Amino acid sequence: MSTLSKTSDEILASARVLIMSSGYNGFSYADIAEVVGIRKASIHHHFPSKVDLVRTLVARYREDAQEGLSSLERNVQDPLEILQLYAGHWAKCIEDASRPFCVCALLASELPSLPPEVAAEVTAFFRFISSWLTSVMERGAKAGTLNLTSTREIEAEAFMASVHGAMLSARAYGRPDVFAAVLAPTLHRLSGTGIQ
Amino acid sequence: MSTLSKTSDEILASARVLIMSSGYNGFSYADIAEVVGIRKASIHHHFPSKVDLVRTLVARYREDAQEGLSSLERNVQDPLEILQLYAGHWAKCIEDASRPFCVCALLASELPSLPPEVAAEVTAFFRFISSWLTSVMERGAKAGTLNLTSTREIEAEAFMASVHGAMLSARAYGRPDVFAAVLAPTLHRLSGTGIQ
DNA sequence: GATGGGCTTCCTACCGGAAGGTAGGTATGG
DNA sequence: CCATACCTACCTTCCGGTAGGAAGCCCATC
Repeated sequence: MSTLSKTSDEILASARVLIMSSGYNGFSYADIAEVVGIRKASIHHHFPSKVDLVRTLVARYREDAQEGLSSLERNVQDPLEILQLYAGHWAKCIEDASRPFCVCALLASELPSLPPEVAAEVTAFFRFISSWLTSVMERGAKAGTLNLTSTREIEAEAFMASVHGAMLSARAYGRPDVFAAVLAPTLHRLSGTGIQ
Repeated sequence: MSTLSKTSDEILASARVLIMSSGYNGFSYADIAEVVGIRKASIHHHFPSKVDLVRTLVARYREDAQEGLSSLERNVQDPLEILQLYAGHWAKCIEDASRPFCVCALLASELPSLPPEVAAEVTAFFRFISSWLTSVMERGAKAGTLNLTSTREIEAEAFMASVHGAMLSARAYGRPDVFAAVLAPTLHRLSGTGIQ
């Protein structure tokens, strides 16, 4: 939770972009150095090793997500609307290519080859999103505004899986619009409308 | 479609295992050489470059899938049962760790950094699975045995996304059983039972 | 039926470059 | 004065890939 220097932030930001496109083994200190405009060795001053860098990056990524979702919940009460806005957020990020993929979804696919410290952070991220979605499902079920057919936990996992799978398809086809198209029926079903 | 030598097959098989766990940038010729029991340079005799190797591997992967799904359709007619068996096949592969992840799903996540030839094969694989699932949905809709709420195409994409997302979650948690758990409600919904 | 191409398969040895990381120095600013 | 931030220069290891040769095998020719 410590405040890092401006350069550290730039290093993390460029690493995030690079990881989002190629994963852990797909970027190097040299790549970051070129983007940030400093020398390769200088990065080691801020992050002694690649593991340090990515562990910090993923931890921050989770903190940012926690903050973002908290603020979302402060502004919106309806569980269905929360899910729609969550999906819409990703749809926008993918469509404008600002965040074309979830860092942790990409890292999770490479999990067996990740350094254990990084792998642990990735697992923690999944657990966080899952438990947050579970709480949203819980509220929706109690309020009767969400149409659930399984336990809250499973519905949460299924929703998360749809989001990640939709990202993957959008990337595989090179068609950002696929994300929203794939998520539409899921949201439609959760809304309860259109089911005879 | 050519028949390759025994050594070529072993190279492809070990590369497949390595890619399934770490992706394109996560394995090297040295890794394969160690598994197969030949020298690194000998691999270049069978596959001049890494791109050749992986392009061949993915093309074969798609051919194998085509064969497997054809044989599945020869033995089973009911669309719902086909989807259940498809999901069950993956559940088994993940659970016994024989094929813990789809090669093309992993490569798709790294798509922006893949050599174009490999990327094209990965996209082709997605298109193939998608169009196959679409045809299954089509038949299920016509026969009235599948409960669809969107177009066949979108239902197919959504199903594929669920499968890929479920794989990812199973890997992220290190819990193979998550795959089947996440897919259960989707299959349940498609079966039409349990919806009031 | 030996002989010698020619092909396949694998080898040793090597290349240039990129990887992550280290050592040690120099500005700068509180 | 000293910590921070960044530098040049260098290290080892690994990467994908190449050169050139040795062994085995098929098979046509003398």
